[in-house]
Amino acid sequence: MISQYAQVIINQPSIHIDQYFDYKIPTALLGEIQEGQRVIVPFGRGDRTVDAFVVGIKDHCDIEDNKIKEIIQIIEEAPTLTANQLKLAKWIRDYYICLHIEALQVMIPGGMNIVKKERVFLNLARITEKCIGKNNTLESKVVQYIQEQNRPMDLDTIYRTFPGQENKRRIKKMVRENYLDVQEKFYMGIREKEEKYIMLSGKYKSQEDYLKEIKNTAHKQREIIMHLDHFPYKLRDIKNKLNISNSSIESLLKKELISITSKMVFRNPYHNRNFQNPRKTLTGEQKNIIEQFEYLIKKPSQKMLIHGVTGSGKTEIYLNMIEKMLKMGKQSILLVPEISLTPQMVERVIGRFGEQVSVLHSHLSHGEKYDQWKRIKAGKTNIVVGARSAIFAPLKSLGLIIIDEEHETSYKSSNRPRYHAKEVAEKLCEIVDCHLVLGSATPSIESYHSTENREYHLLSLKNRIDHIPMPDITLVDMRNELKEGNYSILSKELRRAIEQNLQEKHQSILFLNRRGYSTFVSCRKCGYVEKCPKCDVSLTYHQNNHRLLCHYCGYTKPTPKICPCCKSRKIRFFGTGTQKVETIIKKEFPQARILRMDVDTTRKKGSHDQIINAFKNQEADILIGTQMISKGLDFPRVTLVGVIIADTSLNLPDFRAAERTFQLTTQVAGRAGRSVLSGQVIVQTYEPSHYSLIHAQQHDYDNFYKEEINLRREMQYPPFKKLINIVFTGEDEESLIRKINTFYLQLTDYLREAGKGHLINDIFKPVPCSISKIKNKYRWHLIIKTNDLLLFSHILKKGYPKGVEESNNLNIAIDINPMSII
DNA sequence: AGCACGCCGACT
DNA sequence: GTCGGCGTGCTC
Repeated sequence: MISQYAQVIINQPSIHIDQYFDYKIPTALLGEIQEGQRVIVPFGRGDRTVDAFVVGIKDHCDIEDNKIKEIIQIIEEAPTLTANQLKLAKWIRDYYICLHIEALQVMIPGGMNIVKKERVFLNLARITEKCIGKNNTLESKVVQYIQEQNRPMDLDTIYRTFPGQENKRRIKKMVRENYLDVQEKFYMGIREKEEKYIMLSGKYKSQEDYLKEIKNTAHKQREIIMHLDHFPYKLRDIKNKLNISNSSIESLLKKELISITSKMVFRNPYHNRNFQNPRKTLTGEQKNIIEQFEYLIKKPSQKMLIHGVTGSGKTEIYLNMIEKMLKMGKQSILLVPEISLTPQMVERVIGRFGEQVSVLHSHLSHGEKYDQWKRIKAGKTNIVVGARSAIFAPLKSLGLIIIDEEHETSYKSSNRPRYHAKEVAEKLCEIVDCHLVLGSATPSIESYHSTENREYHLLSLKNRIDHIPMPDITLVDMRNELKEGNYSILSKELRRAIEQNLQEKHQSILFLNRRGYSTFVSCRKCGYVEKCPKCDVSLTYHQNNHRLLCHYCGYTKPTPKICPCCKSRKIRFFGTGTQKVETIIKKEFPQARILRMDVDTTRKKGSHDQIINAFKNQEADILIGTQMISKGLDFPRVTLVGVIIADTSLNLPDFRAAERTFQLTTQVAGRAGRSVLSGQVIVQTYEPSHYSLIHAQQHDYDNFYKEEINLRREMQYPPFKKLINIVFTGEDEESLIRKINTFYLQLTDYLREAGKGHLINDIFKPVPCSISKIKNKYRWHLIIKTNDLLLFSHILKKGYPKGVEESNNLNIAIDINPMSII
């Protein structure tokens, strides 16, 4: 009999144990252990039990026989992860430089982690023998406490009852010396939800016969029986209705008069919602794209980019593609930027495919997520709609991944692993041989570039549905307004347009990428600016509570009436946020009904939908909002979109600033004139000649792209070179600077020694981040701009440079292909 | 990370 | 001689 060994990854996120550990598969489990399963193994000197992922199985292992241990137990029969997912996890680990366990953990929904419960029992024989429990020591108190509770206690509860390091150590010692026995139990953090049902046991035929067995004084029991029947009712309903306790139920059970059964329930976030989305006739352009799609997917693993102007019917194309896949017996994943911002997409997919659709996103509870995941895993779903992490949905025969609004930054994770769903999707397509479709009205420069080098097929939709014309976009030079003595945030033109729209009873959207009232507060006399004491940003004035607020850490303080610096009364508010826009619009158009949508008005659950629905039902004339109103929303009666200041995103110190501005302007303009009513867009700016605005005005992606790609080539920014952003954060700025400089020097030294000296110029010297402090933590970064991403990630992965490690007061974030370098 | 081991000083 | 505090190093 040959032995088999399992390669496992211990579920403990630490760099020191980020490696494979080999365990012998015990004879009892031979043939049972599979890749992707979670198991329990003894680990470390004390053989403490931990859970681990089996990532490989082999017949031989190089570890000495006396060192090797055996797997204790399997947690779940069915492997949690598939072989393909394990492959993908390895790629994520290497590409994004994270721990192997982090790459595995990101593939399963939160709440599915394994929890270890340690139940404590008193070993009374040993306790009396050694006379513990008599004196007033901690040991005796613990014994007394457990005795008083009169039930097995969780070790954790005992630690919490007797807090402190010292106590913990002594309790551990009691366990080690067998005064306390510990029974370990592993279980999943989330369980299937069960609903209990109650019915008559079937012992008798008529209710009277049942009642004969119950004393006349047991009113509650009699009442219960009278409400029951020979088919099941929900126990919870009966309990609530009759206001009964468990004891009456228990006595009835004892007499075998009732029976209780339980049924697994599926926590469906979309239950009793009925969406309808009948199939639409395709336009010529749409048909053409579907035909190209059908042709292309005959070949292995094709990648396509649909560049379709806003309102050109990309969703209908996605639905058709998914349908084609279903006919071929293949499943699809449809990624959307953020479910809560694109409820219409989910409705349309469910409306078309109904029960076959699963929805996965971060607003689901752990239980809901787990149920959706299980349904997908069981093969009950053929379509998964979801945000970024839905790319890891465990579909068995994946044929197509669609990424809608592929340029959106929310596809990039800001936690480890800092993956981008598009890059993961590309890798996944390679692994499972499926197809990838990206869609956007404003494709990212990188994606569009890959259509030029034929990596992606470009599919274009140049016209809106029903040939609704693109809205007219006017750029208003706010410098002229100033010259003409108009100091208002509204230009004459925008004011006139709003007024006219109000008269015609059409709706308007006003967009501004800043929340709050004023963006900074300053003294006109001495120039003092109110800044956050914990962050390197100015405080925003909020009108509702008349306080200053930090948008990064939430710090807040009352607005000063006199300057804290020079004691003058010349404190003034500068800059404009959505609150100020709201106030001004209210003043200038008192008859208008106004809604405001930003982080401050959508904090409550459901308020998001509420605002959108109110506006859709024409309960308001004007919607004022930030980014969150710019995407995916379809309001047919909106004919005017006003951008209060387009320059906000333009002046960010980031190489993607122009791209962002073009995207944002185009997307927000796309909210106008989506029906027979034609639309008008007014963009206010201090820089009307900027190419991103000019091309947005002319709905001219191609020329924007040409101009932008030339700049990128000139500056050697992505896609021409890849970026790595390494951010050091910590409370002690001095040691932070010292460490990042050491890091830099070691990197350059390493390159020199490895004969790669010419790559030293790829590394920029460490500098403070644009926002140099957040929440009292200083931030410095080091940027690598290179053609040799693999070499650098290899160096960084090997833990090089050594000596600079994360600690309590130093955090190192390595971001491969960052979305922003601010 | 979490734990045992081992060295050292303090104290019964 | 024993206890426990903390630095070191290993975990299949």
